Amino acid sequence: MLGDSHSLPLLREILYGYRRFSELATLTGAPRSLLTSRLRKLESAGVIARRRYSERPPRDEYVLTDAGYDLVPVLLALKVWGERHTGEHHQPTAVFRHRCGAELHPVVVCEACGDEVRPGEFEVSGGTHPPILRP
Amino acid sequence: MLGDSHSLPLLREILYGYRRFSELATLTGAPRSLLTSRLRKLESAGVIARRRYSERPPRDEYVLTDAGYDLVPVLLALKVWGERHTGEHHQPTAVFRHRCGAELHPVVVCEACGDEVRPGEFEVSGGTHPPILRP
DNA sequence: CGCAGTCAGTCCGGAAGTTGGACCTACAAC
DNA sequence: GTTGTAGGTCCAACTTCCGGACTGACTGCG
Repeated sequence: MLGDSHSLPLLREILYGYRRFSELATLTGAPRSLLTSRLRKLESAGVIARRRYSERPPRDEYVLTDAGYDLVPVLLALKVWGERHTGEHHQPTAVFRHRCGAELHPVVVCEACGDEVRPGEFEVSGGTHPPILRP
Repeated sequence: MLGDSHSLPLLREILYGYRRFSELATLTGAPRSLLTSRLRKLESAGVIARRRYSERPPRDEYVLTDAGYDLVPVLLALKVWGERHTGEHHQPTAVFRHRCGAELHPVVVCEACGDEVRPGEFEVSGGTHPPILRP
């Protein structure tokens, strides 16, 4: 779902609160035809919803569903990675503010012990790997 | 970097510990030619490294770099999402065990207050959005 | 030695996905 | 009635992807 070109940037912009077709077109740089098909695909995947906000003229907007909001940890983790590992500090990045009042710096922790999950501090086992089937 | 087809599954398998070309080929299902170019791309992005483990015959293996391990939170967050939101419980998924002994259930928390970051409990501001430039 | 098998690829032609520009419908403003 | 905006669709070029065949450098077996 996220492995398609433009899907990740598209979701990011929607998370940032942009919800209009033409905003998303210019922000992502995706051709409008592709944007249409990505929006439809994400909609049928259940992560965004299309809402008609004007009947006449007919106007639609796109917002995250609850399942879409659940992708926030993924996007935040990716944001953290990007800021740490790419020299391209893409302009003033968005600032996330948590309800606690502080600027939101997301950290991935182990639920059991509460410690941050760092490289090498965990083991992967099992990992039976389904062959990937594409329809 | 992750928006290319097969990149995410590929990184997952490498995280699971598979490091040989032909393993990765069958696990991801990607054609070998594509796999080659993805591995090269990820290598030049600095998330994986190619190591020669045999001179004769020449054999290479692929492992995560430190920057690659820093992607673990992203992959873990995605794993959590997938398990919660897709009916396809893809066979026995891999089990991650944290050094604390418990099975690793990753949670994204706010660094300041330590609370889990949930939908609607934060605000995005700023979000100046560079137009995406593709070379 | 000769033959089979494995590993890490490359090569190639057809299929699929992407791109940007033109075009369309439905309005609103002047 | 002309211009502008929003949300698209259509299409022909272009790029990527696919899967199967092929290669080179070995190892193992009898």
